[in-house]
Amino acid sequence: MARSPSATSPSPEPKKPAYHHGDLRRALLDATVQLIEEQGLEAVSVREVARRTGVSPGAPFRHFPSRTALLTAVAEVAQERLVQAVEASLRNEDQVDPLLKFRAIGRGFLRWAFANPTHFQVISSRAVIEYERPSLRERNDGLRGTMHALLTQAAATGGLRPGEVSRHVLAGRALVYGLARMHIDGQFPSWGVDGANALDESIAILDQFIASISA
Amino acid sequence: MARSPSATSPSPEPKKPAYHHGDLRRALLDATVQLIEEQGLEAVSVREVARRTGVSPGAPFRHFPSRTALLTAVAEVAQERLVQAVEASLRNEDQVDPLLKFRAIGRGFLRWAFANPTHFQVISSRAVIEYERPSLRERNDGLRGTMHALLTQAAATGGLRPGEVSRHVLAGRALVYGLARMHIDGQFPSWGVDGANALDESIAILDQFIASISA
DNA sequence: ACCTGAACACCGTTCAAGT
DNA sequence: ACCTGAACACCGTTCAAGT
Repeated sequence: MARSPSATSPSPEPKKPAYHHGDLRRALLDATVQLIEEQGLEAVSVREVARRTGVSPGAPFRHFPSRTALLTAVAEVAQERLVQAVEASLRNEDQVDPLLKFRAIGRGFLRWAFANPTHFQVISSRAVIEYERPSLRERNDGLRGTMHALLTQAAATGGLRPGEVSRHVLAGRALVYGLARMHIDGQFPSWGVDGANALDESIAILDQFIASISA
Repeated sequence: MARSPSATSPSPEPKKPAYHHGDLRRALLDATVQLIEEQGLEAVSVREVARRTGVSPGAPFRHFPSRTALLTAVAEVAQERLVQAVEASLRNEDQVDPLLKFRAIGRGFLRWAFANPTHFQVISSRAVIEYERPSLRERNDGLRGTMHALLTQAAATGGLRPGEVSRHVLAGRALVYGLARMHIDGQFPSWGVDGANALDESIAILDQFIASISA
């Protein structure tokens, strides 16, 4: 299982530092993601990540002040991907009906969360993201603004049922968040939905919700 | 900090075992709940629980085979309380309209979850409840059946918007679950809702959802 | 029958010392 | 500037030995 990378380096010049070097930070991040994917969030230990990256137990602390900070960094990467997936889903919606665009956002969220359960778990596990990076904040606020604008537009053209627009927005968000969490918490089976159908069923539920708030 | 309980027992007969004795299991459960309430779920260690109960590090393992099993036991107690709170909320609803009864279930869920965030967190943290106790299963299924029956009744009397009843049920459940999780995950502030108003706002969102699915 | 206390193999984190 | 490796104070879990 153990390899000695120095066995095949005859040149005595600067050749020895082969891989633990330039971008240890990224290597640590990659190893963490892989470890989460293999064994789950709880299995992540700084020492194991260091081991997989081939560095000493203390090395990661040069790049992340704590285990939590390491996971926060992973969560930021994941959240960025989620937002991008949602934005892409919105762009790919060719309908102009604002409610259908709103639905495309929700569908994008659900698809990404179900396709990347471990990443979604990291994102939504509290106390892991403690300080909010402004860039992410901005992006998130942007998406929220888009959702609000879409429903406001729907309301203006008489396509939305009565009620506070911001509450409709939050209901939609809570609905998809709840569905995604129920999935990673393994709750669908006890609600009569086979795990394999969970995504399709969730999308159907979202669609029915959209239909419900349509005038 | 340390106490010696044997100092004040002159009788040589069965009097010495003063407190770590009869129901250590319950004492451990209580100490765990208290620890969670004080320091959060992550701070729970078997050793600390043992320390607080005044027993040796290995003692808890006579009653719970693992740390996870200990937390599972706590989760079961919490889930039982949640179900009871929801059932009480339903009983206290004096309206006969099935949709209002359905709403009372959701409100009961929200109120309990917001009033007992740490307990709710334990319940909804995956991999903590691994084996399902039949009694809880039954109760949960019972509640699900009640929700389904209420919406079926509403549909029969023409009070429900078109759509699959079971999907309306699941939407309602996912909505309140999502709202409760957003709360304990601290997400309301970034959605423009002050933490102090989170419960009232959540109830308002639920009410609006109920109104949306009303015919 | 139930608990103690030592033991084992881990962990997060720090910090001098090395290159 | 970045990493090593020893050290410290924890942890979950096991198990002989005590009562």
